[in-house]
Order: sequence, then C-alpha cells, then structure tokens
Amino acid sequence: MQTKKDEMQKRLLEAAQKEFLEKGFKKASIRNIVKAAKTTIGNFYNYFESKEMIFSSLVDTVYKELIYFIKNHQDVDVANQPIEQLDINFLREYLGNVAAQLVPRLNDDFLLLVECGMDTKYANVKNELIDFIGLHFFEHIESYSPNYKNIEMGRIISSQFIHGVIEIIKKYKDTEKRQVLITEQILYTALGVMGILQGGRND
Amino acid sequence: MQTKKDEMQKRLLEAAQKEFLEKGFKKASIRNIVKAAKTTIGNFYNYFESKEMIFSSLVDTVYKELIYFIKNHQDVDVANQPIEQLDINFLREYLGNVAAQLVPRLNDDFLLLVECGMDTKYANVKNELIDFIGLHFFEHIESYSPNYKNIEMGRIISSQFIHGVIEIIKKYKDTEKRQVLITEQILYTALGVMGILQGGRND
Amino acid sequence: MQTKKDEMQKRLLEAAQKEFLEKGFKKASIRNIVKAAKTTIGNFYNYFESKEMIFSSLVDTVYKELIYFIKNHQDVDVANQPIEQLDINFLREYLGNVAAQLVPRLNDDFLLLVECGMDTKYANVKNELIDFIGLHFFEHIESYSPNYKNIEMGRIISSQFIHGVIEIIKKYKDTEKRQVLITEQILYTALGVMGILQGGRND
Amino acid sequence: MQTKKDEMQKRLLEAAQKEFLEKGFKKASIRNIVKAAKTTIGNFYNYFESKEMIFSSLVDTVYKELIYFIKNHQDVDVANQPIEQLDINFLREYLGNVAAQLVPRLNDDFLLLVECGMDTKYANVKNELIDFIGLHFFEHIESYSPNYKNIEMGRIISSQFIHGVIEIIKKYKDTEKRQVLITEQILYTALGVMGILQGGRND
DNA sequence: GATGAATGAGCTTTCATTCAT
DNA sequence: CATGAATGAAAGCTCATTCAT
Repeated sequence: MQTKKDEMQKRLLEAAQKEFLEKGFKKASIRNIVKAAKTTIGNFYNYFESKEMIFSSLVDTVYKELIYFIKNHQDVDVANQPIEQLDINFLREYLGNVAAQLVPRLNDDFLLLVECGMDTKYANVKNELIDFIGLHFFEHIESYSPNYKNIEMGRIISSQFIHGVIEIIKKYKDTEKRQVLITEQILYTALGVMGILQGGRND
Repeated sequence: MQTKKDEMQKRLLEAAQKEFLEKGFKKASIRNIVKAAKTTIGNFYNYFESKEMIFSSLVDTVYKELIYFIKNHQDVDVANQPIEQLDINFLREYLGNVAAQLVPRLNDDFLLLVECGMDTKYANVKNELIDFIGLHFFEHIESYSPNYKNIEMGRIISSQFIHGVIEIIKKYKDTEKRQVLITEQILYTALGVMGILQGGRND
Repeated sequence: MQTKKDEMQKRLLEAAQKEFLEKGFKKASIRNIVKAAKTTIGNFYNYFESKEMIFSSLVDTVYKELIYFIKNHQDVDVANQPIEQLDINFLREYLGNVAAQLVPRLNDDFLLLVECGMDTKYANVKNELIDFIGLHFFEHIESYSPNYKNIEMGRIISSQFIHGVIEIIKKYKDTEKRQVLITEQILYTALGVMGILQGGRND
Repeated sequence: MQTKKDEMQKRLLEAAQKEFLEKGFKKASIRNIVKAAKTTIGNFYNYFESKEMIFSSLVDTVYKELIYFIKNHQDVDVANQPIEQLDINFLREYLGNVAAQLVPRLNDDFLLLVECGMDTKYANVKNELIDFIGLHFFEHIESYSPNYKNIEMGRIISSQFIHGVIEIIKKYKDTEKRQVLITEQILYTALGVMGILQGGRND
C-alpha cells in the first residue's frame, strides 16, 4: 500500500512536471495532469493540497539548494589577470570543474523554478538569482576595472548567462552534453566580461 | 469627435501594452485593459475586433520591420581577426553605429512581440529570430574556426544575445542609455565568441 | 431634403427586409442593416424607434390586409361535389382566379410576417392564419363528410397548405410563376381534401 | 453515483430538448438549460463538451436512421392506377403499415433535427430530406404523367408533406394518434398528387 | 484512497440601444 | 439629419477547488 501510494505520487509529480514545463504554472491544467497520471481530479487532492503545493513539491529542494548556494558562495578569482596571458585550455579545464558541481543542480526542476514559477510564490527567484550573480560581476568589475563605465552590464550579463544556462538545460537532456556546454557557457561569459573590461581599461 | 476617438484608442493601446507586457497575451484580461483605459468592455470592441487584433495593432509594424531586417540583412565581417590585434575602442565605435540602427526598432513593442506573443500567431517569432542570428554565429564559427567542437554554442549564444537585448529594453526606457548598452552588449557578445573560438583554435 | 429622407428610409427598409428574411428577427443585426444601407447605427434610430418598429413598418400593411381577409372572408363552395364529376381543368381555371386575388398579397413582406416574426408581437400570426384556414377546412369536413373521423387533419392540412404557399414565395420571385404554382397548390389541396373525405364517406 | 450521474444527464438532456424545441439551437441558452435541470453551468460541461455536442447527443441517432432510410429506401408503387379504381380503405390500411414503420422514428428528436438545427452541422438535413422525397414525387410524376407541366410541384409537395408530418409530431404526443394522422397525411398527399396528375393528363 | 459531480468566478465576445456632438 | 462612441447585459466556455460517496 505504501508503495502504491508512493507510485501514484510519483506519477502525479512527473505528469505535473511535464505539464508545468510545457505551459507554465498558470496555464497548466490539473485536468491534464491527472489525465496523464491516469488518476482523477479528486484523487489529486488526496496527495497535494493545491496546484501551488504540487509545484512547491517539485521545486522546493532545488530552491533551497539555490538559496544555500547563494548565501554560502565562495568566489574563486582565477580570472583576474590580463587576457593575453590566459591559457584558455587550462581555464576551460578549471571551469569544467566548476560546471561539474553545478550541473547536478541544474536539472529540470531548476528549469521549473526559474522558468515556470511566474504565478507562484517563486515568481522572484529568477530575478534574485540574476541579481546575486549580477552583484558578483559588478564586484569583479569594480575591483578589476574601476573605470569601466557601463556597470549596468553586470546585471545584464548575469541575466543572459542564466538564460544561456536555461537554454542548455531545455535543449540538451544528456548530462555530459550539459556539462560540456555549461563549461563553454561559463568560459564564453568570462571571456566576454574580460573583453569589455579590457576595452574599458584603455579609457 | 476625431480627437476623442483617437484619444480613446490611444488609451486602449497603452493600457493593452501595459497589460500584455505584465501578464503575456493569454493571461492579459480585456476587463483590466478597459478598466485601465477608463472605458467599458463593449466599447473596446468598437475599436478592436478582438484581443488578438489589438495585440497585432501593437506589434505588427515591428514584426514587419523584423522580417524585413532578417530577409535583407547584410553581414559586415569586421571581427575576423586575432583578438590581440583588435582596437576595442574602435570596435566599440563601429558597433555603436550598428546599434544606432537597431535601437529605434528595439522598443517596447518589440518586447511585446518576442516576449508576450506566446499564444498568438507571433508565437514563433522569437525562435525564428534566434535561429536566424544563431545561423550567422554558426557561419562565423565555421569559417573562422572550423575545428571548434561545440557548434551548438551558436544557437545558445544567439539566444542569450537576444535575451540580453530584451533585458536592456525591459530595464532601460531611455533611448540613449539603450543605445550605449546595446552597443556594449554586441561588443560583449563579439568578444565572447572570439574568445571561445581562439581557445578552440589551440586544439 | 424630403426625398433624401425618404430615400434613406427606403434603403433602410430594403436592407432590413433582406436581413430579416435571411436570419429571422432575433438573429438579424442592426449593424448589418445599417452597413447594407450605407448609413450608421445612430442614424438608424432617427428613422425607426427600435428593431421591432422597423420590422412592423415592413410587415404591418400585409398584416392588416391579412386580418381584414380573415375577418371578411366569403367562402366559395365550389368543391362540394363528388370528385368523379369534377372537371379538373375547369376547377383549375376557377382556382386560378382565386389565386390571382391572393398573389399580390403573398409577397416578401408576407413571408417576413409569417416566417420571421417569431420574436416579435407578430409571433402568433402564422398560427392564427393556420387556425383560421383550418377552421374552414373543418367546416367543410363537417358539412360534406360528417362521419370523417380525423378532424384534426383540418388544421394539419391548413398548416401544410400555408407552408406550401410559403415555399412557393420563397423559391419563385416571378409573379406569373407564383400565380401558376399557387393555383396548382390550391388545386392539390382541394383534391387531397376531397380524396380523404370520400374515403371517409365509405366508413 | 452511477444512478446519480445518469439522472443528471437525463435531466440535462430533457431540459435541453425542451429549450431547443422552444427556441431553436442558437437562441437556446445553456444558462436556461442548467437552470431547468437544477444544476450549474460548470457542471453542464462535465456532461457535454459543448452546446453543439448536447444537441448532437439528442439528434444523432435519429439522424443516422434518417440517412440510412434515405440510402436504403425501397419505393412501393401501389398507387400507380386510376384514382377511380382505388379502394381507399384498402389504401389507407396499406399506408397505415408504412406509417407504422415511420412513426417510431418520427419523434421529438426528429423534430429537433429538422426544425431546430439551423445553426448546427445538421442545418441542411431538412432540405436533403425534402429533396429526396421531392425527387421521388418527381419520378412518379414523370412516369405516371409525363405531360404534367408544373414539375416544380414535386418539391413543393414534398416540402409541405414534411411540414405536415412535423405539425403532427408537434401537436400530438400520443403514438397511436400520430400513427393514425401520419397515415392520413400520406393518404392525403397521395390523393392530392394523383388528383393534380389526372388533371394534367387531360391536357 | 479513489471517484468525479458540483460549484462559481472568470474569460472573450456580441448586440440593441443611448446620447453627446 | 448624421455620427459612432459608450453602455451593459447576456452569451458560450474554462478551471481550480470542494465534497459526498
């Protein structure tokens, strides 16, 4: 009986994840979810209090990890040197390790959290994440290139960095592929940032 | 009568733009729009045939310009040289001219078109734009660095490039500011791309 | 100016007649009528108080004639003889004269009155007409064939007689054709009635 | 639960049938139907997908039978003889058997199908039926009385025949009564047709 | 645990009619 | 006379949620 209950719950969660990913929270329909999970509307409410709650069930672990990551982040400042002197292949390898830590957390539920939570209490998570990373970029900019004028780019680059990661997770379901592309994504971002800052240095 | 009619239409369009930007097409409510425009539901339909049509009214000019841009685009390949030899300030100035042509088109209605049209006939515009730009990146990669392995990055970078532009338009309503930041955004992208390709060269 | 006003009124009436005939009173749309009459909604209400009133304007003459006809009808009892002894061609000629009197009244406005007035105060006209004619059939039945059992047929035949006439008016706009067919319709009805009554006689 | 569900469905179907018969498809209101069935709008849509679908539920069986009847009809040509030699009581008995086969199909749902389906996919059923029967009359006319001039009467008589049947079904809910009157209706029609054709013969 | 009927507020859209200009 | 903007009630339909069984 216990297993049965667990299995039903699992089916509902999977169906919900699919529906939420496809349509977003608001446009997702409980009717579709229960149909996909081969159960009934009434039974849904035996397992989850509401549409919001099943969304939370899917997303909350990732959410807490994210918050933890944000609060306890230790920045490693490898990149603080002239771009001409960088060994890109070494950098790529180093960033690969960073990516390897990230990738397990950057799963479909992460996608759910940042892409589909618009009408839930998680509405602001994406922005908070972008702000947090944007702040880091900003600090890098300040310390590395204090004369750089367009400090707003910090948040903008953060935003598109996250978006790039989302794009990767959306398109590529294979973990290794994700690992490679997210590494490349970090590299691309780091080089782009260094690039505009070196330009800024010349001012 | 003429002035009054125009004014009501303007109020409706403005209210609709706001509502669509906030909630997206589907979740936007005619009731909210007419309330904001201080008129009634029935009167809305004296001005616009349907929810779809007022959305089109807002978006169609930008849409056609975009299509035209995509079909008639002439790529200028300034960046095809080693990154060490680039004069970034010169590049920045050059890209500033490119940005200056783009900025007038990248307005709030462009935002509407690519961010809020999900449940309209414009649903695919964003993807088409990303594909188009992604194709260009891909061609650059192929000609400039044929050994580069992660060709999928072409589309990913295209996607985040567009997203960065969207971010800028969302946050900064001042045209000059937009101009500066979009220039910087293009520069950042170009340098990032060149960066990962030079890394790829070393393989 | 007078002519102008008259012409506008005429255009509205014509457009309304067409719309009412096509869709019936309720589903007819003032917007369509004014569009067809090349004027505006507001102006419509300068000429007619309401949708009901323009319908009345179209129909009222015919309605009053019909009421007059019903109240002052003199029945001519030509048919009261054994069917075997009838000279059908003579009968056809005689009924042709009857039809000739009817046809001018059986125009498109008559159609409007009996077919399209369902949601107006004329809703019952068709039934009254059928009842009236049915009563005549009933009286014929009673006097000619008092043993005939299915006296309900009186009203039923009346109903389909009217329906046949309506069918003719709908399909054939040419007056002469109408004249011929309505004659035939009366003949058909008379012969049918005599037929079932002669059968009834044998009981 | 089973019984309850069936009962609600039955109540809805009955209420819908009544509403459709009174107002026709378009003017019938779901809100009225659910009020009469003592339930709510939302619940209506637990039972039927749409207004069209509940109409189909009422009408489709009859519709298919009608199509079958039209396609597989075998005409029995009893009446092809001089009217003077007809034993009307025998004919009446014979036609009574024909009517007996028809009557079960000519119920209130048949009424719905031919009288109230104007704004549904069944819009044309009545015309098709009239055309079909009209064609038969036409064939009889051609073979029996090739010189008859007003061949248009074929369709006109078909139309009023159907209308007479409709009238009977509308007014008389008792099956036996319907049986008797429909028999008489067929007889009336047959005799009327023979009558005008014999007249035509004399030409 | 499971069922799905029931609820009611919400949606977009239509339309006859009013009225200020 | 003419205009058409404005009104508001009503339509068909959707959906998360409740609850009796």
